[in-house]
Amino acid sequence: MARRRTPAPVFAALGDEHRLRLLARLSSGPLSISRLTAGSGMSRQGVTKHLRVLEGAGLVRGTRKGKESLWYLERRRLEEARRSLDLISQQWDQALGKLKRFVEG
Amino acid sequence: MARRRTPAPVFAALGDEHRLRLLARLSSGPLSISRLTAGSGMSRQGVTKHLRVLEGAGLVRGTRKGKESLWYLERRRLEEARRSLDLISQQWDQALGKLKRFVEG
DNA sequence: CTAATAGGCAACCAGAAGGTTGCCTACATA
DNA sequence: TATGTAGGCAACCTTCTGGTTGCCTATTAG
Repeated sequence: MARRRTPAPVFAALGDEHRLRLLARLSSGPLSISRLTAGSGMSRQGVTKHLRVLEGAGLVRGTRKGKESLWYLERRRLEEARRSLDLISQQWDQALGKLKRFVEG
Repeated sequence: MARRRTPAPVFAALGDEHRLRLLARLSSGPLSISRLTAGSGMSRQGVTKHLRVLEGAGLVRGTRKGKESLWYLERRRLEEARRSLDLISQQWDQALGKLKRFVEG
């Protein structure tokens, strides 16, 4: 039975403003690193590092195209993360239900 | 116009295995710190620190009850986070739609 | 061929995270 | 009242993060 991978790394990757903004920018299409760097208020290497974090979490994927490297969104992991949150949320609802029933006797 | 708070801190708080497990344990009812510590493979202070992180993100709330401090789940923020993910996911769908239309000309 | 552009790699650095331990206070109870 | 239990606070340590810079390679354009 394949133990489910924990969603923690994906959440960790999402837990940074810069990275959220990168993802937002990528959501209107693939972009190169220098494109992403422009207006990011950060050095190219800084952007690269964040992209690698996102890549490590499986949220984006980069391919070299000529002299530039293009970065795409990767959907699967985000879906997984979303499902995880839904699940957690569901558990919490149940918990609150139990508590409420208990309190109201 | 109240600018929306970024979901990054909540995601960051969720981005740790220990904290996810704490939340899971709390989802079956409020627990004290020593209860949470037992079987956590961590010192009491370690647990406390994680709880404070979760509290900082608004995901839990603790109140002192006699000699122990009880910790409860706080739903609002998780809902917000869930909505954020849904939103992002939606944006991505649109992006993929655009890309597809473009490719298929 | 040369110059300019895009990017990789490695070193470095400051500060934050994650964890521990030691010691003190507060409550509950024999 | 004396003792055990729950927890707070602060110091400390090590590792990870987020960012920089310098320099090298590869591709493209003149």
